[in-house]
Amino acid sequence: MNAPRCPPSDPKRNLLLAALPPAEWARWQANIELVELRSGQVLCESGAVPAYVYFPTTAIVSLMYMTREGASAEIAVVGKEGMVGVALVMGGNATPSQSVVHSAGQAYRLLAQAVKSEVERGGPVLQMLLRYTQSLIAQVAQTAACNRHHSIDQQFSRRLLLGLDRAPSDELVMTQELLASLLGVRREGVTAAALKLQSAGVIRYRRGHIAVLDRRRLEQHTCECYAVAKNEYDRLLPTPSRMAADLPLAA
Amino acid sequence: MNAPRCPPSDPKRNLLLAALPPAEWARWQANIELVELRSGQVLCESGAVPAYVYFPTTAIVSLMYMTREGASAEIAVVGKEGMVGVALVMGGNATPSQSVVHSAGQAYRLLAQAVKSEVERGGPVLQMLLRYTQSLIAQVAQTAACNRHHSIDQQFSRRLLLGLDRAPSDELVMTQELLASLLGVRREGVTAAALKLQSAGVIRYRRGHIAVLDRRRLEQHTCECYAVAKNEYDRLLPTPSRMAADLPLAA
DNA sequence: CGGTGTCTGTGCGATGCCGAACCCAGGGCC
DNA sequence: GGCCCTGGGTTCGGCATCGCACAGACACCG
Repeated sequence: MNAPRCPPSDPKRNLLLAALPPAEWARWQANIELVELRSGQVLCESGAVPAYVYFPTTAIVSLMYMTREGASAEIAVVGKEGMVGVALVMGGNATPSQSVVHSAGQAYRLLAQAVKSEVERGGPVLQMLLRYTQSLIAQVAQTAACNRHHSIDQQFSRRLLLGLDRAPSDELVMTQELLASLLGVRREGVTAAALKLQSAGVIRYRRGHIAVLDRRRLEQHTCECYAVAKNEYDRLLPTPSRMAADLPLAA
Repeated sequence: MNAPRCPPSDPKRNLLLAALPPAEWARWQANIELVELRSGQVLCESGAVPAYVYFPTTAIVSLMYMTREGASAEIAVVGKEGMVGVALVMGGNATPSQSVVHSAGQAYRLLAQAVKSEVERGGPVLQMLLRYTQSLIAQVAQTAACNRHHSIDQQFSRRLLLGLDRAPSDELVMTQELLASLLGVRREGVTAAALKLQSAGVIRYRRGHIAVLDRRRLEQHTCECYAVAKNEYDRLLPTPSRMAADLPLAA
């Protein structure tokens, strides 16, 4: 849509970093580091203690659960609105979920130790990270309810919207195969859902590229789960959300 | 099994309260209050700001999500191992989930304001509450994966174990109708699952009372979701768990 | 320019769960 | 003792999703 007014590598393209108070930001700036994330890269294995916390800007990361039988399920999506590694904030360090990059791009990262000392310090930074974590809980809980009650069609639409909110453009780079593993369903189910949306003129896709043509109609096709989780994020983190809307973050 | 060595109304029957350091406990003691919770009682509506945080001892509470169409899904269970109202700890106050008592009993409660000042104070209490919250996230995430991939039979077994861990005896007081609304499935599905377990001699039930005869075999019938979530709790909160195992908490 | 692998479309049968309806029996209440 | 209500068992058709197998099609690469 509109070209970003900040350079592609501006840390403030991550909404949490952008919302840091100036004093705190000055402290972080020295420790923060830009990294390029490849598609498929695993940021943290299930049960492992991550070395870094990641603040994506253009990359998109999935928090995944795997079952014993090898089936997978995405429990949350993290992009420019969030961070990967809340377990370090919460004090548990590890978590049973696995964090995987599914959309290549950039992220800023901070050493785990730096985050922990920031948490011990308390104050506005801790408050923000906790509020983000609460919004993440809401997203996970909504996923649980959605998995139980809604159709593949609805969940497919929901997942497109989640991706769209975190993607730099209207085009998502993901195959139906990938979407199936995220939703935890068969690829054929995704194909069927995609066909319906395409023939309705809502999306258009070919070989791993999905263009969203009519976002509003996409929102009509999905269940309320998308809106509930998004509203909760907006309620908890009003500042970054306002920034996302328009003003690209005066430095 | 073994009669509790502490009186029924001892606050230390809640494992989080029991794990409080003495200094912190002294501070809480003045503000904490014992309440009787009725079955069906709603502790906090979806989106509302709760007046209290609850630490159940014998009561058991469900965190529920409702869909627009009226379907329900339990996203987590809270009993003597936890607390109701983590949103106050996280700073968001409200949450989209609704907390409902499904097993009458006692709980201790603390005014929201008291909890918030405790959170601001930081230190070991905050750390413990955050760790509990992390274990809650794990439970919710596991529920999402379980909802996606596992059969009603497995989920039914899992839910019995979750109840059993929080119940004072080997008998759960819940109808199949209630279980169905918690699992978000039809009652007939629960009936079928219960029949199988009963004919296998694992449980015995009649009119709203379910006796677990063979816990070990019940664990074999369920998916790994139960163990993963429980291990995560034990890892994050080793002290109360050790207490739950044996020593009934010297005051 | 042809080969190869990835991505997408399709067609089965099998199955697990849903939706609705109905019946039976236990147990509390009058 | 008889009533009613709640909890539990059963049935049947229907739909969504699964599991598998295969065919076309585009894209990249040599």
